[in-house]
Amino acid sequence: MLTIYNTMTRKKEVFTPVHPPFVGMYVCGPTVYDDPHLGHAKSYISFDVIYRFLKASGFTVRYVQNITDVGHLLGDDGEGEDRILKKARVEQVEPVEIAQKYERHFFRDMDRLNCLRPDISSRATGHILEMIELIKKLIEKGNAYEQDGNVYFDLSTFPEYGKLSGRNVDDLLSGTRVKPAEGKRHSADFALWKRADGNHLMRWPSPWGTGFPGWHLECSVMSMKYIGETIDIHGGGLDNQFPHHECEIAQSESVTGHTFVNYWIHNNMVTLDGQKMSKSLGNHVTLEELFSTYDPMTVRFFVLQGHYRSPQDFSDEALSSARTGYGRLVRAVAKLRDTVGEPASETYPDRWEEYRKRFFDFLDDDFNTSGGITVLFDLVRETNTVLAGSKNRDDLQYLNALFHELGEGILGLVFASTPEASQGGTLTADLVNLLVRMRQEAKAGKNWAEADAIRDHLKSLGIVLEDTRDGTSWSLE
RNA sequence: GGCGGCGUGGCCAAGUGGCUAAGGCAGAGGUCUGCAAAAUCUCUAUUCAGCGGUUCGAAUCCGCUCGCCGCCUCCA
Repeated sequence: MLTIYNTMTRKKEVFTPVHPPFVGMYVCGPTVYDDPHLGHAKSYISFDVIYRFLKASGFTVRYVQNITDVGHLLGDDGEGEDRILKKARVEQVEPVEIAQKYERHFFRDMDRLNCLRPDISSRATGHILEMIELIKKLIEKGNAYEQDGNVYFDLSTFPEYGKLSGRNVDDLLSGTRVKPAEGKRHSADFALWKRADGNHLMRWPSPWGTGFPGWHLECSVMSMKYIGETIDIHGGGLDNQFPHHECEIAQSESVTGHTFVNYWIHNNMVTLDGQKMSKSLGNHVTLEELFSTYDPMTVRFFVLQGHYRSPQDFSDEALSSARTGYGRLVRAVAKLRDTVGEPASETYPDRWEEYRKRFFDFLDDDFNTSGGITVLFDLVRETNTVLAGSKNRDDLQYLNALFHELGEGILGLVFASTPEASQGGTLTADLVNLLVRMRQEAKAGKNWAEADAIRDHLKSLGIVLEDTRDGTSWSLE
């Protein structure tokens, strides 16, 4: 039975969707104004496994993720600038070019991390009409007010504001040492619609004049449009808990009159060498940069060795030990597949079913991927033992199927490499095989110096030879 | 200042009331091997930041202290 830690109640709860077996899951997506970084990796890998595991548990899941291509201001005083606009000005291009460029980069990097694409990736700019409709309803209901072409949500109409993040709306309302920005009744009131001044490039007509939507509207609108008024799971980074998700709750529940989200899931943050990663500290690392040193699967494995709700520190030491550990996993599966080929069925005799059950028990407990990985390593040991001993074909096929179902299917790791990739093309393969044969002759003649020299030379080229009872095998490092 | 979280072996990291505190990396030793590599076996925390308390029993619950981190402005 799946239990999920619900940020709203601060407890693990048994997961029950509104309309089983259907599950609606909405996850806050990226603002596409810059390259994806380490934080995106942790967040979207975490939710990818949640998505995969829900499906593996028999649910029919609709996974919706937004692409924020408008609407995030830098300042709070109404004078702030949209990040995308700022970037567009710097790069001297249309805002939509910025959004689309970084959206492509986002998907490119997520694909490398083997994150499944959401069922719906919806862009904020494609839902301006729905946002305007929502604002109209909020005004009708008295939850929002217009002021000079701006529309604000009136926080005093939603006393529950703060229930997700443990904040008190009275404190927020009374914290008025800061003078409310132009036309706001309370400084904590947040914008639903902003007037577009002269040079603002992204603008749409509305009943309140030309403008653009506020920060938090898109998630309310798109989750309700594609999932429903009460969605099962809403996810995002912990940093979105306040104010973003509080505002979503206020808007949505004020309009519908019932619970917006049943299970709130927040992933914790990432640090780099123990420090917050930020551009101003100069320690900002994009995924593209990270992938030049660490394979995307190493990164994915590393992230899954931790828990989504724990903070995670990216350091060279941690990443490279993850690489070594993951290598052991990959080698075992590669040897397995050299022997048995494609995975068989996914029903297992008791001996192997036990591993599957243990894996599911771990993931059922608030997606304990770290525990799941220990099961994989137990299977590695079994695999190597069987390969070195009985070579029982049935067992090998069950092991192969388990790696496929649990490791690849649910954790989203990639074990298989094509022969071309692992052997660097046929010419390379032919040449190496030639050298291996020459070395065999040297070994047969007990010419150890020659044999070792060939091995050492190949090693320096990144080709590793291993002598086994069945002959010599080789692989690229 | 307000809100929230974390502190487990050399490093990373599960475990959140009760069998001998998972697993990965690193390290030591053994087996295998012409030697290596790989694999495998054994060993490496009487102890879970510290101090009190609750309990028959706590790493796990409560309080305090120390240290670290996040959010409170856009951020996954």
